[in-house]
Amino acid sequence: MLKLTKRTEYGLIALVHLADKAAEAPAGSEVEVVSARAIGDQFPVPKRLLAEALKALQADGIVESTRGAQGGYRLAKPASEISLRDVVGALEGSPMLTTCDGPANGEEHSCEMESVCRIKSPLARVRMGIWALLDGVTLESIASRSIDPAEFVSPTR
Amino acid sequence: MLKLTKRTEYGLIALVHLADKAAEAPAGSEVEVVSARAIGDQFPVPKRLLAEALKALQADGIVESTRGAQGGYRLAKPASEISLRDVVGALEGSPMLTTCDGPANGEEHSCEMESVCRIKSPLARVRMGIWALLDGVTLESIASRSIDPAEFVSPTR
DNA sequence: CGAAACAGCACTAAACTGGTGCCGATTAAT
DNA sequence: ATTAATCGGCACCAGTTTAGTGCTGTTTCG
Repeated sequence: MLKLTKRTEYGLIALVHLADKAAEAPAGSEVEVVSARAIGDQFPVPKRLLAEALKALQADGIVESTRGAQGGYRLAKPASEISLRDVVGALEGSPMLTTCDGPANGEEHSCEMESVCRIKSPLARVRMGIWALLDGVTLESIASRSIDPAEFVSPTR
Repeated sequence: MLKLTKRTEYGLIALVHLADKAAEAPAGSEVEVVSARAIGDQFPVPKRLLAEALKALQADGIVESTRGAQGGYRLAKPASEISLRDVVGALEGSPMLTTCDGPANGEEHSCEMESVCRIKSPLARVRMGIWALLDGVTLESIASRSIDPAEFVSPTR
């Protein structure tokens, strides 16, 4: 299925919120951290899963966390430098389109059909196209209400 | 998960094979049908699932079938007029990216957050981008060994 | 008629998803 | 120092999806 998981959905919601916080902070000042609870209180989503998503985002260096009371999360990078590709990669891994569409690197698992298989390479290209698409959408562009349609012109050159 | 199912994988393999048959047929002549068994014999895939995929493709008018002995399948349209979007749509439906990313049409299920949700519209755009990407890849381009990289420039205008 | 081949339904086992529980580690505030 | 807030990690459960198979019916060629 060409579908994103709830984890990703919740993670994105949280990230947009954090991007807002970062944007409204006075220039040069430290951005305040926001707790998972605080974010969860603002949206009708299972707070626990939202927290899970934030943990995953932290593990991938997309947000940074402060532990302890008054702790919380904030973006680890400017929103303009966080792409949907990063987010999706952190929250659902970097799956192939099919088991056949393996990594370009040699061996690993690769397809048992190898020589017979004609769809591997085309699918690999499609996968790269999708990632390039996701790569072109930044958190900043999602957070800002007005979206520049130009982002959706594929950057595959 | 941003992944295609096996059904789709097998369907694609079958379609490439059928596209080959169509291509090698003398111009103007009827294209011979190929049975699911015959296709399955050439690839190390569960023949039954491959047959399932072909049935689904038939239901969606992508291939046409001849029943009875000596029956089989052939492309219902020229390979150049069958896009990956058609194929994926036939074999996995047309899912949204998230439950939030609903159809543009009013109501249906739409998201419970509605007003609060900031990611719906951006995700809808991404979804359209992906479909546009798939739309730009034809079965013909997959079947032919040399692939024109230009197909991967998004057709979103 | 009989065999080949598509068509439809139903079923199982494994994997994945959504969601939750529990507890430990860390830190600010009192 | 104690407490409470908060992140972090592990593990669990139920529902859905996916992969794969079985069976039966129907159509058509020979």
